[in-house]
Amino acid sequence: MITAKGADTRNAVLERAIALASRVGLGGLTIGTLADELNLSKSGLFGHFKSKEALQIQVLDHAAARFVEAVVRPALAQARGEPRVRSLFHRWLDWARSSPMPGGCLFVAAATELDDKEGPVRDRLEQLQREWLGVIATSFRKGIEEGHFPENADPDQFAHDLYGVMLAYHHAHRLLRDPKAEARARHAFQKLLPDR
Amino acid sequence: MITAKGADTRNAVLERAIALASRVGLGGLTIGTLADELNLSKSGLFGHFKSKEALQIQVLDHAAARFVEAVVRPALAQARGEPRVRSLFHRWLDWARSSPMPGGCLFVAAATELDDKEGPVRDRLEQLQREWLGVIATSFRKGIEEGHFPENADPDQFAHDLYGVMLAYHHAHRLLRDPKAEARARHAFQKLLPDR
DNA sequence: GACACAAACGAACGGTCGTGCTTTTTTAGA
DNA sequence: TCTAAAAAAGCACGACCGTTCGTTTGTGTC
Repeated sequence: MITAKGADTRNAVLERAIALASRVGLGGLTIGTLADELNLSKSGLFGHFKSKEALQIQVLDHAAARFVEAVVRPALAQARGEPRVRSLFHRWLDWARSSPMPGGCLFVAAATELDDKEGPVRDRLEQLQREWLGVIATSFRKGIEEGHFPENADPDQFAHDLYGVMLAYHHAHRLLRDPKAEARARHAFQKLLPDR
Repeated sequence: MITAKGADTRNAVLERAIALASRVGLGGLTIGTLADELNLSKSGLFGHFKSKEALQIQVLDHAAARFVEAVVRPALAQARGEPRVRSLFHRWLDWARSSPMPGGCLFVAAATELDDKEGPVRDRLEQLQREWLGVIATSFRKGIEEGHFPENADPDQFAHDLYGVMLAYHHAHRLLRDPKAEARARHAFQKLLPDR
C-alpha cells in the first residue's frame, strides 16, 4: 500500500531539511530539530529514512532536482551559446538567494564540509558537482560551435573559472556582507566571457 | 608566576587544533578528540582555555599568525608591484597544501561554516578575512603606482577575483580531486593579471 | 625544606545526538 | 464497515558533547 500522505510528509521534511542544512550544513542537520520544526516526533520522522546518512543523501538529491528546475531547465529556453551561458550564470546567482536557501547555496556549504570525509554522502555530492560543471562546459562548448566564443577556448577551464566567480560571490555576500558582492560577481563574469 | 610549560602545551594544542579544524571545521573541533591526540585529559586541556569559544578564536588567531609568516612576510621580500602580487598568490596556494593543514585551508572551511552564525568567532574570522583582502588590494594598488597594472584597474575587484581563483582551486582540488586543479588556478591567475 | 601556584588529572553533571523497540493512530481499499 | 498496512508517537538506550569540581603532581621562590 502506497499512501499519498507518506510521500507528502517525506517531501515536506526534505524541503525543510534543505533550508536548515543551508544554514547549519549537512552534518549540522539534526533529526530532533527537524522534527520539532515540522511538529513531528523524532521517531516518526526517522521512520521515513532508515538512517541519517540516507536522509542527507536524499536532501542532496532533492536540492539537485530543485536546482535543475530553477536554473538548468529555464536556461534551456534561451538560445544556445552565449545567451544560454549568461542565463545559467544569472539564475545560478538567484538560486543562492532564493527563499528555500536562507543560508546560501547548500552545495557550497556541503562542498567544504564534506571534502575531507569519506562515504556515500561525499560521493553523491562529488558526482552532482561534476554533472553541474559538465553542464556549464557543454553549454560553453556549444557557444564555441555557434561562433560566440573563440575556437581555442577551454570549456572545462571556463566552467572551473565560473565556479570561482560564484564562490567569491558567496564569500563576499555571506561572510563579509559586502553590498557590492553581486556587482563584483557580474563584473567578474563579464571579464570571463571571452570576446570572439 | 608564568611557566614555560604552560605556554608550550597551549601552543601544541593550538597547532593540533589547526590541523584538526582544517578537516572537521571549527565547530567539529572536539575537546575530547583534541585531548586524546595530545595524550591530555579533557579537563587538563580545557583549563588552558576558559571555553570552547575562546579556543576557537585562539585557533583562528594562531592560524592567522602562521599565515602571515608563511605567506605575507616572505612576499614582502619581493619587489613591490607585480612580483609581490605573484608571490602572494603562489605562496597562498602552497599554504593550502602545507603540512599543518591536512584538510585544506582552515579559513576556507571556516568561512562557509560560520557565515550564517552570529557571535565573536564569526566576527573574528570576518575581520581576518577583511585584513587579508586588504593586503591583496594594497599590493595590487602599489602595482598600479609602479606602472605594472593599468591606472583604471580596481584593486578591490582584483582582490575579490583572486579570492575566487583560490576558492575554485580549493573546490577542484579537495572535493573533485582534480589533478589539473593547480594548473587551472595558475592559468586563471595569469588571465586575472591585467596587461599594462 | 616550606610555601604558593600552575598544570594536569579523574569522575561526574546535564544535555543532545542517532537509533532501536513497542504501541497507538491514521489511512486506503475490499 | 471492516481490515491490513502505513504513519506517527512514546520511550529508552548508549555514546559523546562542553563544562565543573575536587584532588594530585610538578615547579619555581623565599
